[in-house]
Amino acid sequence: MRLSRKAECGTRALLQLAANYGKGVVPLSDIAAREGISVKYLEQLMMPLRKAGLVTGTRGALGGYSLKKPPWEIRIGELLRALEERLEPTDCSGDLPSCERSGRCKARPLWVHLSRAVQRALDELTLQDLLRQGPPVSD
Amino acid sequence: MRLSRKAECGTRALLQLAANYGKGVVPLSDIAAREGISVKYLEQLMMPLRKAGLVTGTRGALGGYSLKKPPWEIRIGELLRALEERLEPTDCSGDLPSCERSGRCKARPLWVHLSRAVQRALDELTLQDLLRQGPPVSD
DNA sequence: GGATATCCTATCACCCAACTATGATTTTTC
DNA sequence: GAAAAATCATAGTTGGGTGATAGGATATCC
Repeated sequence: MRLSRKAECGTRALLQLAANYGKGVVPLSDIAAREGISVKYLEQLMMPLRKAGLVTGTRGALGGYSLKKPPWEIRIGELLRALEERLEPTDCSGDLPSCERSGRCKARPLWVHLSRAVQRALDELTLQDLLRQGPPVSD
Repeated sequence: MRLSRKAECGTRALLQLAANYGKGVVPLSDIAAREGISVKYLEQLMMPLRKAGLVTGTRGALGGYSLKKPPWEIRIGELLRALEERLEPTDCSGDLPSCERSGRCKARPLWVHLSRAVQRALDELTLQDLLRQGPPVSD
């Protein structure tokens, strides 16, 4: 039940962009220095985020990345679904049955239940929420 | 954010034992046949479950496994924590800081929040709940 | 004693996540 | 216009963990 390092680093990178929202672009070299992640690796994380419409990159000198939407409109679930291709706990977490056993499988409802709990936990938070430290709805 | 196959198969195996609770032991060969999992693999799943005090194995002919506690007293979180050594989404999900960045890390509260959501989702269900099909608190 | 089952340890094989490397393209500065 | 700075794209490598098998030791029933 581990989150990939891709998801972890991608989130941290986006938080850096969020902290700079409205103040221009941030080059990956800055984020790399602050977070201790290689530029090359960051580039790979930005690709799916760009395709998901969460960030825009401006090329050339003085270029960099910036959020495409304000931090309070970007849900954590949104960015993690872009970074983590398989966010569900198992293959049997979806609404429609996936394996031939699903009819009589007593465990399937559990995977669905767990998956929903995760989605809910991630979608109730935005980047903005994390910026002002401490999860707002922390039990 | 995938659950290991170990956790998945282990849960299905325990559900078989739960279905037979109070009616004697179940040999792994039975579970193997019903769930399509090899006996040798099941053996490995039973080891941590036994150490966690969830099942007992009786050796010899007519032997097999049985639950050590009634199904309504075994929480899913309990068994998954036994099967999955690292159930937390990241290394930074615990209450005490793990990495040197944790002080200023804006992402850390997120991992804690997510971890708690998962634990809660798993601990609010018992094997018994799964036996009578359909998660009880499925929003 | 033979059959059946759990218990225990070792080992293999493979997949994939985590990077690194290389290069192309675009834009700004001087 | 050249050099530098940055994103964009893809290919390749490698280590570790997971899934699974193998073989045997131990215990129990008939």
